[in-house]
Amino acid sequence: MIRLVIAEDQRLLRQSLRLLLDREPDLQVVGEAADGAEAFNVVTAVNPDLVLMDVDMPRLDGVTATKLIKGCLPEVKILMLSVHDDDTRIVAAVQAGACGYILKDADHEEFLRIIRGTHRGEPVVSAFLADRSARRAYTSMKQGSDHSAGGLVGLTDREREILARAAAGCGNKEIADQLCVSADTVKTHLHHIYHKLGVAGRVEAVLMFLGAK
Amino acid sequence: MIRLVIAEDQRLLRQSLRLLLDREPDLQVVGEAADGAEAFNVVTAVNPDLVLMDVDMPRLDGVTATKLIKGCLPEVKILMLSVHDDDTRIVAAVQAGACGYILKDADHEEFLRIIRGTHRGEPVVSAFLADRSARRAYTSMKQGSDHSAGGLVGLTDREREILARAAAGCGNKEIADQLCVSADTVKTHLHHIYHKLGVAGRVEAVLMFLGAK
DNA sequence: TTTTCTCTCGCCCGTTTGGGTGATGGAGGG
DNA sequence: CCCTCCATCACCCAAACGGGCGAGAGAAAA
Repeated sequence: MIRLVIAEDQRLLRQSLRLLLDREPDLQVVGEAADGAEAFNVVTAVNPDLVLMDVDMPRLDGVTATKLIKGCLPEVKILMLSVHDDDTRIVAAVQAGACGYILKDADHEEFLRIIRGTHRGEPVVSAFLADRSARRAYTSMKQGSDHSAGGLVGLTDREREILARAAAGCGNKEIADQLCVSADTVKTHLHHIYHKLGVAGRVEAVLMFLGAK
Repeated sequence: MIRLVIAEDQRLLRQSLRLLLDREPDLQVVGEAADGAEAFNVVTAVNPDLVLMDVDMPRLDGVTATKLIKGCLPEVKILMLSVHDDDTRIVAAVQAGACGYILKDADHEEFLRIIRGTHRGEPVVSAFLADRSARRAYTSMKQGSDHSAGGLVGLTDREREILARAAAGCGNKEIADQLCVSADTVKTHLHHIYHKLGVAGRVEAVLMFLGAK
């Protein structure tokens, strides 16, 4: 059973997708989100196997949401949804940790095939390789999955998890509740994070987290 | 006289560029920066006509730095420097407000030609149009320069200016000093910004600023 | 075993931020 | 002239944040 979260701002498409997916016996939609911030909250709450993430969403775009989620839950597979097959944000999303993408005008069978394939760990290619720059991003993705690397080397998993939540706009108390620890613990972790990153405060650390290539 | 700032982390290249540019009678290098954060500080301090911004820099990447700078000083022209002509970050940079780009292996004459052309307001194309997705990004750039639009509609210029500095990691006091106003004024502006954007606090506002498409 | 690392938690204190309210002066439009 | 918008500043108060300190439990490595 594949547990899914749908992050898509267009209500009609989102609900249609839910219908389509819930019809399949091996698929189960366990959450929906209408923007990137909500997607982050829902995904970190229900910890699904796979996320369908629209690239283009209000408040927080799909690429940034992907970064945040992968910072917390590296195991979650994320498939981007996009209208254009040459949407450069798809490449950015892959660099941020997305596993592949689905075109919004894709066929139903193609759609389900990609979801199941991604869940099995198969990389999604198709027209993805048509674009030269995309191919480069793809190959660099296959070897060295250093999504959480970059300027973030030296941080422990726990620290990355906390930084990702801070980058999502959460306050210390909020983070503490989500991780079921005390607010003081969160403060201590952030304290260490600032030292390791060599930054002055919260916003700078968030910048580094989001900008880490 | 074109007043330039060079933002490039490789010291050798940065200083070579300075030599090359200062040799020209109509060009004047008025500042250098070794990373994105420094670039932001230098540019907002000296207010140059044009910025040469490396895409790939530590601490804060060129694309984000471009966003921050354009948020404060929309008039500044920014030329991206990149190694690869299919660097997808160039497209992101253009969407963030960059005027064009120069390849690092470009010819000296080509280099100067692009700088002067950009300063005159000519859009830089060249191999830029080779890529299909890039062309799309380019055309969408020509019409509707909504760099500061997106989720930021409704903010005044002053508010955008302050938000950009907050997004750069500055504290309220720091912002106040930079803009020569009181810290209370900065607080009031941020207060309005939070209301207009419908966010809870600083980090969320910064997210919206950086993510605004 | 001892050391080290990580995560956890608590306390102190001062600074910063956020929220609310109110007020002034200037620019601009009706 | 009046009204609105904008930027500016002030004051209050509660909450959050940052820095520094110490310390225990557990796991892993030396």
